[in-house]
Amino acid sequence: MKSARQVFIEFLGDNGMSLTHQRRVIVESFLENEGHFTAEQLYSRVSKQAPDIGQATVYRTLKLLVESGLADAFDLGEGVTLYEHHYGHAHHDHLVCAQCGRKVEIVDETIERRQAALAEENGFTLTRHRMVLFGICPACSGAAA
Amino acid sequence: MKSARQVFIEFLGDNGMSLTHQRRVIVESFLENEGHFTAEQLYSRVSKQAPDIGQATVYRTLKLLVESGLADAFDLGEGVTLYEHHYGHAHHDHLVCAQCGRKVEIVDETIERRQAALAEENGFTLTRHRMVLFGICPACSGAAA
DNA sequence: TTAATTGCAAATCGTTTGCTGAAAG
DNA sequence: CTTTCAGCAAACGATTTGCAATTAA
Repeated sequence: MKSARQVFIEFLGDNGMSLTHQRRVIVESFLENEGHFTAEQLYSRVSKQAPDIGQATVYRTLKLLVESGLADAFDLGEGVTLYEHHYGHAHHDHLVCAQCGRKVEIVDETIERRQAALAEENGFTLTRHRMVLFGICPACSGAAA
Repeated sequence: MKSARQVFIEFLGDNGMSLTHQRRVIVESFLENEGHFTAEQLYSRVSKQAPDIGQATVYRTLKLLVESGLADAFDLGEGVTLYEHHYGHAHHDHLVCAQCGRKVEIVDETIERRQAALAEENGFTLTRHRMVLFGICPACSGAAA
């Protein structure tokens, strides 16, 4: 399997784009941090290593990361978009603590199958889905609210 | 069962709010139109009947409609929030055509059960969930794209 | 070279808010 | 009367964009 860096570089090449210093820094920062984060968070991490990289560049590169398949964006609703590693990661949905924001990745074959069936029953060709479960995590429900 | 209007009026009363002319117009416009719509769409419908109602008032009233239980808001992602009738309507999720935007309401007991189970397996107390399936509807896939 | 890219600041877009005059109870 | 509203326009926050200067190839 190709390395993530390799994938990104090929993606750039295939699209006549260049590997700039900024993109290198941003991609490295992205690859170093697993987990879920916002564009702002990535920007602030990048800023520490390279203060002159502007946030527009971070946004632009984040888009390239998604297009190249390295990253995945998911909309939590209420204007919050989170990014996570995608390359080499299996599909999953999220369970989010409504109180502390903790995120757990979940997958359920039964649900996936029923989703496909529901779409089909309505004559739709399913292209993608978004499912987020909100609840209170053990830590938050244990602590006296 | 109380009428939707009754519910709204009681909601206002219980919260020391008044039933203004504007609120009356907006609620009526809301009740007349089933289906999914954005805040902007409601505003434009209201504007036709009462041009001097401002959009801030529509936004504010829409929020009251949700709080009172008459309306339900759901986030389609990409910054799109849709509203629909909620009072007297059962829970459902949505199947959306990625091409023409057509929306079909869906429910699946199996999925609902699995969602609860998944939350429980992780020690979470499920409070709500959001599920949207995107696909191509029969009309759109039939027509030569 | 020469097209691609950056940083900056200004522009979006949907939604919210502060303020002041105006209705509701 | 006294409180809650409405309208307006300015404020927002996340993201995008135009542009002139800068780099990659």
